[in-house]
Amino acid sequence: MFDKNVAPQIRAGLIRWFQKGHRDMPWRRTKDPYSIWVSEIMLQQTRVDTVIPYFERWMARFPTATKLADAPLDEVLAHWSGLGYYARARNLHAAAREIATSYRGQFPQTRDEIRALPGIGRSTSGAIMSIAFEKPEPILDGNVARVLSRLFLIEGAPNQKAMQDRLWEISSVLVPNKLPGDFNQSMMELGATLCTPTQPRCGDCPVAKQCAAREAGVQDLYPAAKKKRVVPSLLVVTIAVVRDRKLLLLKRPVQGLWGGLWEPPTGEVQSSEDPRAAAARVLKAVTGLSAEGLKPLDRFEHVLTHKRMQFIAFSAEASGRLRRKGYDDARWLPIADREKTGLAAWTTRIFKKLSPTETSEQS
DNA sequence: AACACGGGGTG
DNA sequence: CACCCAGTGTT
Repeated sequence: MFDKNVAPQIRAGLIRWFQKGHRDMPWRRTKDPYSIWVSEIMLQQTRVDTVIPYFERWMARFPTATKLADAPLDEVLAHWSGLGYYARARNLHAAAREIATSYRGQFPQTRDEIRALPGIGRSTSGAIMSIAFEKPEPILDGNVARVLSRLFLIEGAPNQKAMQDRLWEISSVLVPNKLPGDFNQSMMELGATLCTPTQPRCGDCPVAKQCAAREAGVQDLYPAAKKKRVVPSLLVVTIAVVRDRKLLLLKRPVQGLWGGLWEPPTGEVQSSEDPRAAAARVLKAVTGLSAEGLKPLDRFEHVLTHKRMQFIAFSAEASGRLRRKGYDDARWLPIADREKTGLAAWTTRIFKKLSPTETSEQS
């Protein structure tokens, strides 16, 4: 359904529309490849409004790849805390160290070199190449997939390979030699502001005349819905042990969920196990400590893409010698210092629950 | 090709 | 509650 004859009008219409006025974002004020890179990684599966304050804090602390490379990973993770997909931060840090050592701190310029950096895939390399270096490299993200599937009436769900292949091909053909960065950003901007998943504003769209879905009146039916999977539900206990205003934290293994982040002793409740008994068992198993005076502290649900976790939090005293198991490290962190280390969002919630000065979050 | 990987905003 | 967001890496 791809008609190459409309390509010139689509390019011109989108670029003109983008240049006439687009949303202001901190990373759109620069062509610095490092800044573009950081923004693109933060924006993976994450909305613009969420990213902006993280980006500002990040650039203030890590203004160059070399500064990032010189920082300890735990501080990097601290600046990422709450953003999710923490492998992004670990890869950013690893890639910065590669840039510092292999490229003398200068961001690499070729597609193959950029693509080889950890955490940079096909789309992010295309974004960096086109936006920072004005190279005609294609991109494909959720917004672009939706825009292209409608413009050219592409059948299939965006998470299926055949569909991806078709969309990449179209994106490659469309991206122009002149102003490829503006063009790629215009597709993302259109998807984010007008060509939205529901109720697209075709009346304001600069390429409505070229849109096959609009022509057929089926813009609401494209792209096809993804196949949904069942999300397993888990019951989890976590134990807050506090001494002298310090909380006992354990460091998760670097691979896997919340890799490299710190959390209170935590473990899954076994089937038909009493949560309080589970808390005592888990604490003993991962720290070697014996729980005393277990008290309910909090209950909440934490939903991930692939899991639904019911948390039951306890506070407790603990006795015995600390011997961690299943974690990479252990430490007592002053409750006031929670912003200095990498924590998952739910662990931040525990801290706030324990902190008498921050009572904003109560249930 | 399917899955792991966070967290939050929106209708 | 369902959907989805400027995706990548692993299996």
